[in-house]
Amino acid sequence: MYEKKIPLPLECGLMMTREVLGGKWKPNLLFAIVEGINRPSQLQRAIPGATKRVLNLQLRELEEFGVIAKKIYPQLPPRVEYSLTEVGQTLLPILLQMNTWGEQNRTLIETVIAERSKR
Amino acid sequence: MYEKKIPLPLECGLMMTREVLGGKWKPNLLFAIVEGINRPSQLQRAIPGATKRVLNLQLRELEEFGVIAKKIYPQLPPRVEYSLTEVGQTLLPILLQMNTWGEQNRTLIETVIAERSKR
DNA sequence: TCCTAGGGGGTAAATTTTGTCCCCTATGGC
DNA sequence: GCCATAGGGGACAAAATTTACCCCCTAGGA
Repeated sequence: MYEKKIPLPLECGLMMTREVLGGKWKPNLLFAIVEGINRPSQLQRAIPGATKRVLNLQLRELEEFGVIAKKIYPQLPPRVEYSLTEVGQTLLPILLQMNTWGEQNRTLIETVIAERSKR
Repeated sequence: MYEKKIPLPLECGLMMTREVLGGKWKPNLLFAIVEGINRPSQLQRAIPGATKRVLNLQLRELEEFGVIAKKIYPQLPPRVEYSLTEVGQTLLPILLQMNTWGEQNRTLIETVIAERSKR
């Protein structure tokens, strides 16, 4: 894990949540897990933009924060399944709202990004 | 502005919202603006962890996405006021939920961060 | 003249996050 | 032996972001 050198300003709840959901793929991971895509190889296929390396790192962080639980079946070949914990469940409303907001403002955002890349 | 080299995967709404709210201080800026702390110098005082440089950069991005509006009063010394646009208002529920969630899970998160820094 | 408030910005460094590449265990099929 | 799947991980490089450190402007007051 990377050791932070700048202490986090965590007075406010926003920063807390940012700390948990901050990774690039974490929201998607949580979303996927809720939908039943809960094994590492499935997640890799479901989120093709990310390397398994990064997904593993982010999954581990989510696990550290107690947002997801990892169940390892002692088999060969190994089988691993993630699931949302109770705490993780409480994040769902936020994720759903974020998803909805993003969809509703898709046109706006894509336009801005397109403009930006022109310069 | 920084020019991204890796294209953003924006299929899903989550990524869109991430793009808008992604900056380290953006949620705090929006929160502060809603509370009436809407002039650059006030914001700098309200968010002491960030340089005015960074705040300016992030404010500009928020403005680009049409989330806040910048009003410049043609005076000397100059006076600038930010306000949420209608689109920006629609982000408030998300921010409030994030804030609430963070507060409710403060103990958990602080514990995890403390553990992490021990290693 | 110097300091303050109020606004802004450029450049380079530091920090943090992602990505690339390679390797390991074990089983089973060809 | 070679490939595939299922899981894992480390070293290092690159990209992205944030910060540090300077600088600019105007006007007013001591």
